[in-house]
Amino acid sequence: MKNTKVTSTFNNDEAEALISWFEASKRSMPWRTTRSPYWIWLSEIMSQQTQISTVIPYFLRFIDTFPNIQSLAKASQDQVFELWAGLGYYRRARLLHECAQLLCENLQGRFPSTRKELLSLPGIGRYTSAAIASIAFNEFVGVVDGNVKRVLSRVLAKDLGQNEHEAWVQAWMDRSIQASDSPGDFNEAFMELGARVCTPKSPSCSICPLQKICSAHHRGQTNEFPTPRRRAKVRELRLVALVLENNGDLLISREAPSSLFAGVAHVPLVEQHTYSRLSKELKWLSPVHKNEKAMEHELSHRRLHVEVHCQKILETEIRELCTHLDDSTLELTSYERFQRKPKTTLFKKVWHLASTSSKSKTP
DNA sequence: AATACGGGGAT
DNA sequence: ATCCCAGTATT
Repeated sequence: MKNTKVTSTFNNDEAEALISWFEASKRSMPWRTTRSPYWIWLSEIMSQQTQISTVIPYFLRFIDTFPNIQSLAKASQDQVFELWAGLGYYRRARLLHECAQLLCENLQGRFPSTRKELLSLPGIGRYTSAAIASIAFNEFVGVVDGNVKRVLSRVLAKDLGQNEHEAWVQAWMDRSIQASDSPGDFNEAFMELGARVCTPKSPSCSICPLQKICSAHHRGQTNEFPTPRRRAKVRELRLVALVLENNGDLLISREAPSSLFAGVAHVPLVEQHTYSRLSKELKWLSPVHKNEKAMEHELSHRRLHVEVHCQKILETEIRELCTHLDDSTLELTSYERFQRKPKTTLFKKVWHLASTSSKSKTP
């Protein structure tokens, strides 16, 4: 009789057990020393689809450079991208910057305090709005992230991994969070449990504060929940990276095929068929030859085959290239300057390959 | 309801 | 290798 009861929602004892565990064993995170909406917001955006250990160094550099939302709003997009380079999902950085500017122009740099209002801001969706509202503003609204779905799937022995269960999980969390005194702690505790105890593989059920009420554990079925979601198919993309040098300067661009890298500076990247057309239209551009340096780069949804083409180029040729590529973002930057900047991981690999050529003269 | 969008940690 | 991470915006 107690079984069906505990599955419908958390009672005070269960919420208490979870939060006590959390208080005793939570990891230290820079943003856990504050309830500043700015800090919480930044940490949540950076943490989207990104493990906490990866986020921390980026967060510290960011907060050091932009200690408040006004300084972020005033920064150039380039400065923001530089601090984001390497973290991935670069659209997050653009939307973060837009959001900062929007709040500074319209609301004196203040965050709205309700989930509903937060949800309307750029880059802030269902999860992030609930996280900020609960942690920074004490609103009793549950978060639904990958951890919550996994933990709850196991506790209820119910398949909750699919998209259509999102609303159901949200409702369960919104109900259960009422059993807690602190919605922010409740949400963080749930996620922390998923990250540290109720892990995707080999969960540590023996130390789990929810062991007693966990249906999957009782049935010995922790590995059956949640059922894996189907994976995006990985498509191939064949690219040529143009490492073009003029008088010691390097040609860079902010465009890339398939909205890759969301405007972060790169050497020009063009699809192979585009390059073939280009090398016919532009006599000075040599065709890709067999022994061109090549590399591979994996994204979650793409396998990139990249040939790295190094060549010296004249200024008149750069103007031709702009026209034929229809790329108005091309510009020359000194090697010195660019070498030191943070780069996307793909760019680091391209750069390394270009620099270590036996015949190339680029350092 | 699907798909696009990075990069890396963990096993 | 494979899975998946404190998801969001856009088809």
